[in-house]
Amino acid sequence: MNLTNAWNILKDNGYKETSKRNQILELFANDERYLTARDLLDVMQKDYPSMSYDTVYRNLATFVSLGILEETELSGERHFRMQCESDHHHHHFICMDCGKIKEIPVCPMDMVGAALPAYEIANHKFEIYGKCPECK
Amino acid sequence: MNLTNAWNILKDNGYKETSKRNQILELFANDERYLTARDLLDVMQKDYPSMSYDTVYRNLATFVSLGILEETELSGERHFRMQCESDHHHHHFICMDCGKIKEIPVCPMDMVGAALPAYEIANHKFEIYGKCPECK
DNA sequence: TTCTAATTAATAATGATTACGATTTACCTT
DNA sequence: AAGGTAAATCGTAATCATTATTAATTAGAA
Repeated sequence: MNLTNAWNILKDNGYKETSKRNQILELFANDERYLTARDLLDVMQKDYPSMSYDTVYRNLATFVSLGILEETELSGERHFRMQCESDHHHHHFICMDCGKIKEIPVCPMDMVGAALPAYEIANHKFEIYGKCPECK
Repeated sequence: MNLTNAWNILKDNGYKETSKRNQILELFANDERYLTARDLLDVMQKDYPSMSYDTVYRNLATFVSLGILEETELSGERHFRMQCESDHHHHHFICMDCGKIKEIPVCPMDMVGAALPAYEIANHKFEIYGKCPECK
């Protein structure tokens, strides 16, 4: 996902182009790590000192609902990052030191679906945590 | 994990036997679902109206650190349940309706470890969410 | 029974997230 | 280009889960 794609999606869904929105998206486009709402606000307030949490959270929710950002829970806090480009379903290794992620091309559901015949599977979560080669 | 096991672990680690602790453990022993701190407090306060959050959270932390309870994050809240009896590593299907869980005997890490040679893997999370046969 | 450290109660503080009325802004229409 | 309108934002307060603090209580040992 890049800036152009993101704006196309936003425009298609009737969202207006604002400088705040654009800067939030730029931050995500230039950072492969997961960021918290506070991370965002801290950076944004350098350019927009009056930026409020409401704006941050509202836009994060919008972006996630449109598939522009993806979200996960790390140590009790919601973290966000740009949705991956990959067209195939995949999961993530997350470095607990630098926060960088690596795509894991396999999905355990391939094996598991058959083991739960009578169950209705809505979604699943698979994440690996540790240290990337650079941080090790 | 049952009450007797739990108390053995607690005693071995020098924790005292209190009626609150016992009732918390009884609640978990009789409920296979994941419970929040608030769930616990609501039930406990029927017998101990003055029960405080401090007591709930402190004991939950103790139980988790001793391996008596296991913990997961569901829709932004910490949830707890009795540690499974199973001696082999496994994961869970969680019913989003009734909260019941089912053990999934396979672990995706078997396949994945080799795909991340230079990475130091600390831990992982794999959970499946949906509806169990009864709730479907 | 008495003593002492562990445990708990009562309450306040913290931190993340959500909510809301007032104001401002993007952008459509004229 | 000016005006209108709904969306977006600000400023701030409320809410919710969780953690911290201090004083009082209690379990278990001496």
